[in-house]
Amino acid sequence: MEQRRVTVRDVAKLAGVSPATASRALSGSVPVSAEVKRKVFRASEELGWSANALARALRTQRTDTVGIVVPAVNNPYFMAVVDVMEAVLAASDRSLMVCDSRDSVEIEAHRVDLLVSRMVDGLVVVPAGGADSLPAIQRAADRVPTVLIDRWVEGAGLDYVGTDNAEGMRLVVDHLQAAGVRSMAFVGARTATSTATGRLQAFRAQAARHRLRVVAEELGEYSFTWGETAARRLLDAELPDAVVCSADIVACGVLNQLHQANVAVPERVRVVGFDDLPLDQITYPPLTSVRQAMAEQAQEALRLLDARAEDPSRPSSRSVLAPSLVVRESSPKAPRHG
Amino acid sequence: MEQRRVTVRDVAKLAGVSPATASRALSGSVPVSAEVKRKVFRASEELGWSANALARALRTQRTDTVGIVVPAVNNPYFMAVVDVMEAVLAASDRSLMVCDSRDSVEIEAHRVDLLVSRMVDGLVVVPAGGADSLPAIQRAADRVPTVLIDRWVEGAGLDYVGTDNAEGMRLVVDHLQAAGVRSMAFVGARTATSTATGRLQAFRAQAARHRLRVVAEELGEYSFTWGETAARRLLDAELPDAVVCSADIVACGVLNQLHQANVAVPERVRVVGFDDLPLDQITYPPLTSVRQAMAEQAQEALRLLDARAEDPSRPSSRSVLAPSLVVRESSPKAPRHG
DNA sequence: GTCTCCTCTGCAACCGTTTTCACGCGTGAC
DNA sequence: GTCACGCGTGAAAACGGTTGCAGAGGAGAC
Repeated sequence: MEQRRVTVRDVAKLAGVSPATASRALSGSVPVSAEVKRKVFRASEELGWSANALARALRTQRTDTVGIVVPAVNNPYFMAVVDVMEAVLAASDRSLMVCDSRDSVEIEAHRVDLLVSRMVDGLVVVPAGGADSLPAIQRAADRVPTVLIDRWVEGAGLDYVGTDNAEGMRLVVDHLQAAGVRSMAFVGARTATSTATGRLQAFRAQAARHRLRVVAEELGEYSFTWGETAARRLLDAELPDAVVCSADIVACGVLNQLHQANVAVPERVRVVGFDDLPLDQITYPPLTSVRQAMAEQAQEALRLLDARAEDPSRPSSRSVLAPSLVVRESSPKAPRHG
Repeated sequence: MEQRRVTVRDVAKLAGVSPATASRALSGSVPVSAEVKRKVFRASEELGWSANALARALRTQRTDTVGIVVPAVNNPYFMAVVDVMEAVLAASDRSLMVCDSRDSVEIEAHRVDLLVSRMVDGLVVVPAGGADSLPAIQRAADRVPTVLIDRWVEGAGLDYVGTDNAEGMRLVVDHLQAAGVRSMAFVGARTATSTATGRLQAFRAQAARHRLRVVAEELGEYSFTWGETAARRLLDAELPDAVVCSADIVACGVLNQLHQANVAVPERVRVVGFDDLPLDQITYPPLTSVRQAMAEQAQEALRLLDARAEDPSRPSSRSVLAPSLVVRESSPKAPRHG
């Protein structure tokens, strides 16, 4: 280990040309004679040269890398976001630098700064907080193309791509209503994220539209445990025909608690989640959920980054993609008393 | 957006000193007069300067970053590895660059090269393949400190840190035997990874030691679906007292299939997994599993990287950490016919 | 034969830091 | 008064690539 790195100068010397020519031959950006190209490649091969990405980036001012900051990589949902983003970038030979803000606005700010100082070509952020996430992100945004994903933050003139939560909730409630549900409970999170509030409000609107009774709105946090707790509360008070959850992880807790209380799902209560995690297929019973168009979101995020790189002064845009409902056994199509 | 980046020269000019002095004041590496330090900081503040990490790294030859390559970030187990590695690095103010090899040796090689060209200070790899993963990794290893984690590869003179699979399997079988189990089946993966083969062999050894009957060894892949398939096969043939799974995700499939076939777990069959994913607490019933010392592994991996950076010629070392058994309802302590 | 044009090559500067080296200056020892 | 020393500072080189510019040389037009 620890031999001196071999540089383009070494290659050039061995090939008997100038570093400039060697560089041109290797990158292929500018035509060089066949003879020279052959010699340079041979030399490069022989020495085992490979370009130093940092030096190159410093000179060219591009890293072919975008950065992403998510509140928690170990959250299956954000993990999916990262995964699909990576796949989309790989298609255009770019790579992804992943950072975790651990749900803290301060750490988030550090991570954003870090990525900017690393000269990423673009930045994708799922903001950990609401307005308090903004300063750091906006500061980054006037150095590098930046797009918010999943969570919207009020007042930012930032590009955004996310899911139409209202439409998702409409699909859920339409589905439940068609299945003969008369009363519902909502189990969600108290957090101030746009997704949490958006889903709650859409739920209320749809319940009202269909004149369905809402027996409870349980607001806590996005966790399995909270789902369990909320389910216990519902059991103690009044059990509705259906429980609508604002996230799958919460729905899992609800399912589990109902199961333990010997409440039949879906016969007695229907349960619906949101996000359509891989997890949903392995719950018992498998969970009906709202699927977001993940790949399309990633694609769109990248498109927005590239568009802004092209024209930094273009107006900010907000892309909202339609989700779809994935019906599984926890809330089948068939009417309740059918 | 897109103002010219502010450099240390700009700061220096504004503060009325040379770039060298500005750099020294800002980094604090070398004493400067209080007066100068004040002026430089004021100037830096005013201009909103922040160091370009690439330029710095190019000069100092350190990035304060380690790279990690895993076969699939969307696999909860590897995700946990990444997560804990990030946490450990953060403690010493370093960061992690994550790459996904998508279970392909070719992509893995690319990712490894990429990280090396980015001048990471260290490299952590969960090899996607067996011996065929080796060339790229070994090439990397003589440029930068490298450690394999989780999966061992024969013949590499590489540092390694992982879990004692034999000990884990001993815990499992001892536990089952103590609970009165007489016959077992093994559901695992056919892959040539050290973890897969290690667990299978340990299973056989432990079964022999306790003179327990092995009704079947079902080898497929690490997936939920495979767990379901294997369980169906067991149901069609002979159902043992316990099913030992080589990974939790497989155990989930088994549980699900047994549930659907109305086989009582743990009363009729006990099920045990391996890895102790967060997932295990939300299965029904919650899954008994072998917990690996993740945090300690990450810590140890980092220690090995640092040690090798210190002394590149030190002999390679192999750290194997003891796992522990987490007993849950899918396989309780109480004897079977108690 | 001269002029123009075109292709390929080399020199040197550049990206933004850090660091080596040398120097100026003040202090204290002798 | 000289010398050694320590401290803070600046000029310039370095990290490892790419690229603007200019020049060399050959081909083709007249």
